Amino acid sequence: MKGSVVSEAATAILAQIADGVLKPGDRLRSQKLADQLGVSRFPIGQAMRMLAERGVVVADPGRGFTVASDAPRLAGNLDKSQRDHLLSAVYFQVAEDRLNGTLPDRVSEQAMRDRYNLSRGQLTQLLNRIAAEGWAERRPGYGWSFSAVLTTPAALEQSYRLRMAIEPASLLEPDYALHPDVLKQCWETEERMLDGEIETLDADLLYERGIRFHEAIVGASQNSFFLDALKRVNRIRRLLVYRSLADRSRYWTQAAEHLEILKLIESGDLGFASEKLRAHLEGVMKNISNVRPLLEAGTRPGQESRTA
Amino acid sequence: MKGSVVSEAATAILAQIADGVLKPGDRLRSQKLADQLGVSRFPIGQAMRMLAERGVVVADPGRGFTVASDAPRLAGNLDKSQRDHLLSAVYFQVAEDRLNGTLPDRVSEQAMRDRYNLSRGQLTQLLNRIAAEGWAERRPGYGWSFSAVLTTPAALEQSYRLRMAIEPASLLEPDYALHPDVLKQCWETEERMLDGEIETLDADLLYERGIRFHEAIVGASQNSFFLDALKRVNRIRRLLVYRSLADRSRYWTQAAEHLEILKLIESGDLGFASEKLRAHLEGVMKNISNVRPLLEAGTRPGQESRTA
DNA sequence: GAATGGATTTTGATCGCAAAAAATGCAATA
DNA sequence: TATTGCATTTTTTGCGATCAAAATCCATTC
Repeated sequence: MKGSVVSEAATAILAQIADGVLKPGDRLRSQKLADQLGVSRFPIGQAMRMLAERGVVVADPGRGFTVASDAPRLAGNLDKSQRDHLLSAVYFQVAEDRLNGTLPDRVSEQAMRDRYNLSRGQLTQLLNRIAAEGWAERRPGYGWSFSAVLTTPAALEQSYRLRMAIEPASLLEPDYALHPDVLKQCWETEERMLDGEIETLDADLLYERGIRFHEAIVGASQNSFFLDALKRVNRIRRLLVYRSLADRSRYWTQAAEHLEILKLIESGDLGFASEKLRAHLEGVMKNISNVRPLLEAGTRPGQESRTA
Repeated sequence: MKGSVVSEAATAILAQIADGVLKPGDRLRSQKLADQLGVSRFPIGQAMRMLAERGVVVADPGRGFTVASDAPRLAGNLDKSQRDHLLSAVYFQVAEDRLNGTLPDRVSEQAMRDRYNLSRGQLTQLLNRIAAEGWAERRPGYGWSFSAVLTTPAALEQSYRLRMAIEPASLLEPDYALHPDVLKQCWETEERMLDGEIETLDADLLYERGIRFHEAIVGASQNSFFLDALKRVNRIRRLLVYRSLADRSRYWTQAAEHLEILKLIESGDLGFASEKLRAHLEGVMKNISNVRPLLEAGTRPGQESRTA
């Protein structure tokens, strides 16, 4: 893994190929791509050279790079291999250990470093992230203490109640405006889900899709405080939900409801959309609550966690 | 300034003396104080020695320290001098510079270090804090970019609308329970305000009081997501409001409404309390909106900011 | 016997240098 | 003339050594 921007650029290019934005034979303009990603041309060039090695693009000395003929086939596979931000793995491990009760409430940095084999820099990054998400904080003096958020059984329901407070309200913001392109994209995603992706997609990706929908809806409120609050709760929620991800059946109802809400927004009936959204969230929450007793009954799935 | 725990301990002791919890002649048990603050006895001892030099406590070799006879008089003065967390000053300066438009949207870390004379560690601390609050983020590649939150004229109103979504909802949480002691303390604070503190108190402290009330109310929901979201928005709001702090008259109405809400909570009528709280927030927001045109008209108070 | 005062150990912060990564400028080229 | 390819410059990060601060332990004292 070279620099992070280089690999991000590579993933972005692959994504464009996979989505059909870039077709075989197209020339890759480094300046254009650089502008899109908000970086300079240099890492773009490196990324293209990297992709050339893997045969996704072909170098054409003096004229840059062009998309290879069998790129679309290759793009799909390579895309996934990029997803191992090594620090992220430790992050989920820590969350898991907290949920398990393996990791004590109070711990020194030294102990964390020994436990997870981290360098000082990595540890501070990790702890800063966790602190920013609100489930750990520095103690006066030494060490850190974890909050009870992750270990409280009711936490997941609580997160839904916050969402029920903010999401429907965001639709009633005075400047609410969902961009047609975004609406269209959301719509297509949901249709693809109903078209079969619900059964085939990776559980993580399925969760990601749900998040995206709700954040797109709230983002259109033009009020960044709403979006921030939602994003924040979602980050923590991700640590809580995965046990119930196995149940895919609920996604069918969900996708249908999502489409209904989009339709209402498109028609401009935001008040009704807001009510629907609230009902939708309430339904999902009830669904979760029903599963909860099972989850708490000690039938922990063990260690075949997401980090495996 | 010694270690931060030492000075914090000193401030805590001074506060206890000022509040009358500790009276002249009382012995200071180091273990007890250490437990209260969640630290070891060592920094407590250092703090006491520090206070002994200033004559607030007297050393009694072999038997520790006792509170000096004229301690209450001294405590009030010394308490204030502690309030210059140097990093905090820079933080407000940065916010001010953003509001002014002095600080560009895009800036490198190097430039920040030069501009504010910070060490590497200090700068990362500062930027992490700002990033956590959501008004700046790393750019891909180098440097940071500030979001428009602080410079958007409507931001303050937007923050109120988020509060209107979450605060009233928090009162309707199933496990809502405001501890009688907290209620009593809130009540007394508001009465003291009406008793004259509105006119005499420092503007910062006045703002702090308002925050405390609302966070106490929401905190009683037993749902940390609600409290987190509120705290977060309040931290940013602090950067936005101070221009309108000058107008003290609105605090009279506010305090009265606060008392009314407390009364409703005490009587157990949470539904009504929730409605009152919503109305209260709406009133405050309207009040702010009326002042806004004045603030935007270019009558900036200049640089006699809070960091002075 | 409980609490203190100080010595020892552990923990975390700071500083400087070296290396990596990205941005920028410039000549070459289709 | 727009675009690429490469060299140079700037910015940031990583790591090790050094230093300060806080926790812990133990002898001492009232």
